[in-house]
Amino acid sequence: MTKEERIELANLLFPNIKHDRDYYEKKYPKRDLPKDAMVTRYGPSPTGSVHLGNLLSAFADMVYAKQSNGVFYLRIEDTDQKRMVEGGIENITGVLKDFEITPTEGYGYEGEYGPYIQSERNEIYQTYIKDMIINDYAYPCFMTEEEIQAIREEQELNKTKIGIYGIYAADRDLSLEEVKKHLDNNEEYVIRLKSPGNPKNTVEITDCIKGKMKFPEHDTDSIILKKDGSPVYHFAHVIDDHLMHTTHVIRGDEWVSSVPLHIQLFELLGFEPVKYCHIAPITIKDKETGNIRKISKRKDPFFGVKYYEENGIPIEALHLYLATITNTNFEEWYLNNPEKAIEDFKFSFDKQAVGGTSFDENKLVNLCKTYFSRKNGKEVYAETLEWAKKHDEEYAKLMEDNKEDLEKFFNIEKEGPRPRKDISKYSDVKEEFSYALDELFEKEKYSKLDSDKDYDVELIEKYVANLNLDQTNEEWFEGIKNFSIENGYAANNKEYKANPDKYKGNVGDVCEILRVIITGRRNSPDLYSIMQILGKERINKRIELFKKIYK
RNA sequence: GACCUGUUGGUGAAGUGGUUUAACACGCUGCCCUCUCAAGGCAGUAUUCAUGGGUUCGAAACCCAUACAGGUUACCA
Repeated sequence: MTKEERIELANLLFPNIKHDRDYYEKKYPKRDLPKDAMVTRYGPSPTGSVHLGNLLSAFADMVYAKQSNGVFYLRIEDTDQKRMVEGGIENITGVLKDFEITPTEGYGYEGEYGPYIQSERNEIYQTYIKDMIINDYAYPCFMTEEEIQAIREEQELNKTKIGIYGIYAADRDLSLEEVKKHLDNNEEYVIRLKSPGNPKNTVEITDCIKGKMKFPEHDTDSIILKKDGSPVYHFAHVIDDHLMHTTHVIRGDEWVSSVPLHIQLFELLGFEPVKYCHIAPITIKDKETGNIRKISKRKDPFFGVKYYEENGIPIEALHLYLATITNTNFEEWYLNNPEKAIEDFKFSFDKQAVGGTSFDENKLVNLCKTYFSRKNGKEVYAETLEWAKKHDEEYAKLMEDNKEDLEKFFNIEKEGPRPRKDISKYSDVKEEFSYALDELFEKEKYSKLDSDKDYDVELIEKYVANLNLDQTNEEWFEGIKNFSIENGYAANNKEYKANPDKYKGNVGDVCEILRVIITGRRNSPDLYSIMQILGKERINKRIELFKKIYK
């Protein structure tokens, strides 16, 4: 076809496209940003629920944009209308909000580079396609699905590369007359790339995370515009990221093998290519097969994003975990800089794992514990209350009625250099501190007690009668030691072990009886702190309760 | 089949040719501290970096093969 014929063809195919490339290039000018600012984007497709992997890439997008004073925008990639899920878009924006991964621009946010939803951008895509046809970089293809299927089978048989390229690209050099004939027959068609590549040439790509990679040049006449007039991912990616001036495309590494196509499109369209950062998928070692596999929503509950909200895993703790996956040196930094926030850490692509990152539940739990250990009683109270309001109204009510007490309980052993590290999620708090609220404690009726020992209540009654709650911890312990000795218990374990027949037990045993009666369990945070908060009256009430149940 | 990528303890990993007898963290085990638990302290947990060759005075690091794993090869993203 001559250029004139191609122009005629382009107008025939896209009679409604009024603008040209220049119009859009001017409409979306270069962003006015500092020199090294990164422009990143999260481009989910509303085809299902959001999972941890999605969150991870969005988190990385956010973090890199933020620390370079750049832009992180949200773009909905809904070119496949068939796979759309109802409520999919709301789900995406909702999850981002819930997990505090906040775009600075994009769908549902402000921005000058929209529309940020691909289904509203067909006119733009088609403008560029039209231009490609004129430049002989694209052509309409009328092959039927059956024909393509047959080619595929033949290629599989011959063990050659699969796809429409070279001799298989039947419609590549159709004359204008032939195209018109197909069109007159009302045949459906797609637009394919007229790939100029030669697989004998290699292209070298430098990925920000994976480093240098070599590929044979892309030579397949890939479909770029589907028969319904919407673009295929690859094409939309190139157009959008150019027009929206993305600098770094951070995405899952299932895309690396498409990079040769993408850079070919960038070249053909005369765009400056983006930098690619392909992140490894989150994997897990399958317990049954022992193989490493991609994490799955069905098999791994923690992969679904709901898990975190329902179980009360703090958002910041999840951010912490995502940060440890994003940069392998983050964890050590965080441990060594207890007073710093995630924002203070300098993320870098070369500290990003190249291979698959395995999900480590233990590590998440530990991170959560560390997170809680760094929160004081007031903070734990406020955050837990907020969670409980959504997931356990009854507890929320109780919490509100006992604010001061709870803040004190949550603060026990929190202020020293080695803060308590026992809670890993909001949903733990209610059970862990059930002794803090009379209502819960009385309902519990010592059911948590995993011991069938006989506890000497009279001894405790005697002890509590003279209990002084205005002492220091050390004074208190001296006191209970003396009390123990007076009542036939050893002052410490060593003495007891030396002469087990001489004593009924040691101070530890006396404390255990006290602890059991007061908290309903054999393990608890510092006993004296608990007693001080409860006060004598409530302690006595608990002694009565214990007697009622066990006598 | 073809093309990419990866493979370091139970786990996440550091490591880019020479104080690496492999950092750090999680987990696990033991001991210590201690009124219990948590925390903390100490010690143990890979004589070896998937396997086999090669390059080198010297390799976990560089090269080649093999094995295994993951990804792509859609009018899905």
